[in-house]
Amino acid sequence: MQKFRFPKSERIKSRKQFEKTFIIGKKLSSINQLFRCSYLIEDFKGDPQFESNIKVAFAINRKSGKAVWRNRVKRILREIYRLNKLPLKEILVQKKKSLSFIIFSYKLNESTHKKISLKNFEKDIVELFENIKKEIESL
RNA sequence: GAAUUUUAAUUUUAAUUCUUCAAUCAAUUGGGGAGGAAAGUCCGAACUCCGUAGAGCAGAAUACCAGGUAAUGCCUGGGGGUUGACAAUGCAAAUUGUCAAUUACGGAAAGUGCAACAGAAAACAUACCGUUCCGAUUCACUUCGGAAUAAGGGUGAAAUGGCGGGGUAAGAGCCCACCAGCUCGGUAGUAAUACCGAGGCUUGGCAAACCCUAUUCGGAGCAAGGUCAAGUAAAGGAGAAAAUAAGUUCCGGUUCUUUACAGUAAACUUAUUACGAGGCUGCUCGUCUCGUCAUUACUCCAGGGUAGACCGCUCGAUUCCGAUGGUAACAUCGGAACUAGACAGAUGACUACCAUCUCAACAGGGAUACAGAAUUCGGCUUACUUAUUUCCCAU
RNA sequence: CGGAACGUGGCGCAGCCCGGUUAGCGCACCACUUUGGGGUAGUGGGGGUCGCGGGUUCAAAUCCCGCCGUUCCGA
Repeated sequence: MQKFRFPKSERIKSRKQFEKTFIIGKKLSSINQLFRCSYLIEDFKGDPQFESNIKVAFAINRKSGKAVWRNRVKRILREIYRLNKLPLKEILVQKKKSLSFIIFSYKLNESTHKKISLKNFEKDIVELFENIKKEIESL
C-alpha cells in the first residue's frame, strides 16, 4: 500500500522549480486538447529512498471556472496520478533520472464540463504518462 | 498537532547503559478539519503603521421622528406619502376604516436654471376664439377702435385652488358653505405628527438640475506591521537658491616682540532675514524638517536586489442554553463549550446503506442547489436548496 | 487589498456632460441604375431589448441605485 501514497516530497513546492519546468520543459497535449503537460528530465544522483525522484504539480486556469469546480478538477487529477504513477517511477529508477512535470488545463471549461468524474479524464492523463515513459526509455 | 516505535548523526560521560535537548526519514494509533451566503467588496468598526490632525476654501457622504449598537448609509418601533385587497357610506366620483406591501421622506415664500411638440400664454403672467359695455361706421347684417373680463372653448404631462350658491353689464375669493393648502393659537404625544379653533384669500412642477441648510469625515492598509537569515547594488539622469552680524581656529601682511588694526583664500558655530526642496490629501495660509554652490548631502526620476523562515494568526463586540427587563431591535445576569488557520494553497477514489424525485410492475438505472475561509468582526447586496408563515392571482 | 474606465445594428465609433422632436456616421449587407459581364461609381432600402433589473421625471441611451461582463492601473 505504501507505493500508492502521495507525500509532500512528490510535489513541486518552490516557485523557482515550478517556473523552471514550466518555461524550459517540453510540452505535450492530450488527444482531445483538454490538458497539456510540461515536463523536464534530469540526471538523478541521490538515493531514491530518502529523496523523491519525481515531482508533480497541477494547475488550472483561473478563468476556466469557479473555485469549487477548480478544486475538484485538481483532486481528480491527483487521484489519477496516485493510481497510475508506479510504471513511471520504476523506469526512473532504472535509468537513474529525475522527472518534474506540470499538468495544466488547456481547453477545459466549466461551461462545457460542468459535471466531472474520474473516468472522464483518466484516459487522457494515462496517455500523457505513457508518452513521457517512452521518451525516458529512448534516452 | 499529539502519543508510541524505529533509523542515522550530535552533545554530556573514561567507557557502556540510561536520561535530556534539537533536527531529519519512515511506520502505527486514535482525534480535529469551509459557509449561509465563505461570493460581490457596497458601508461600518477592531487592529497596525505613518504621524499631530491647526484655520479657511474645495471635495465626499448622509438627510421624517425616537430608540438600539463599539459603529454605520444597518436594525427596531412610530409618523406621513404611494400602491393593492376587503368592508362601510354613496346614484356615481370618492371618502373613511382594517390588513398587507413599499418608501433616497430636509429646503421650491435665498438665488440661478429647465419644460420638446402642441398651445394665445409654460410663470413680474398673458386676451387666440369668446363674453359684456362704450364710441364710430352702416338702411341693416357687419366692420373698426377703446375698456372690462380667466365663467366657457381648444392644446398639453402640467394652465394660477376644487365645487355649489349669491352677486354682476358680463365676470371674478368680490362674498358665503364644504373640501384641499398656508400661517397663528390650543389640546394629545419625548418627537415626527394628529385633532380642534381662528385668520387672511394663495404660494404650480423638477433639487436622483445647479444650489442652500444641518451633521459627519487625517491618511494608508495584514502585500498593515515586526523579528531573524541570506544576498546584490551603492552606479545612471535631472534639479533650485545667500546675504548680513557676532565668535572660534588657521594662513599671510604691517611691527623688534606682545597687544592692537585691517584683509579675506579656507573650516566651523550661533542668530536674523531671504530663497529653494520636501512633509502635513487638492489649494491658500500656517507650521515642521533639510539645504543654499556641492564628483558630499538633499529631493525627484529611472534602475538593481530579496520575496526564505517565524510572529501577527485565531479566546473573540465568540458560540450554545436558561432567567430577567423591554412592544421590538437589544441589554443585563448565570451556566456550559473551544469550533480551520493553509502558503502551488486542505475532504478524493471505490463499495455498502438511507431519504426525496424520476424512468419504471418489481429488479435496476439516473438525478438531488448556490457555491470554497486567506487578519478578524457587525451589516447590506446578489446566487440558490428545503421547510414554514403571510399576501395576491387562478381553479 | 485599493483604484479607474468601458458596454449603442455584423464590425469600428458619435450622441450621454447640460434628459425632448425620426438614436446618427463609416465599412459591411440587399435591391436598382450604369456595363456585353464584373469591379468602380450613383440612387434607394433593411437591420437597434442603447449590457440586465429597478427608481426619479410628463418624458431616460442620457440622471440615480443595484447587478452582469470586459479591460487596465497601484501595493
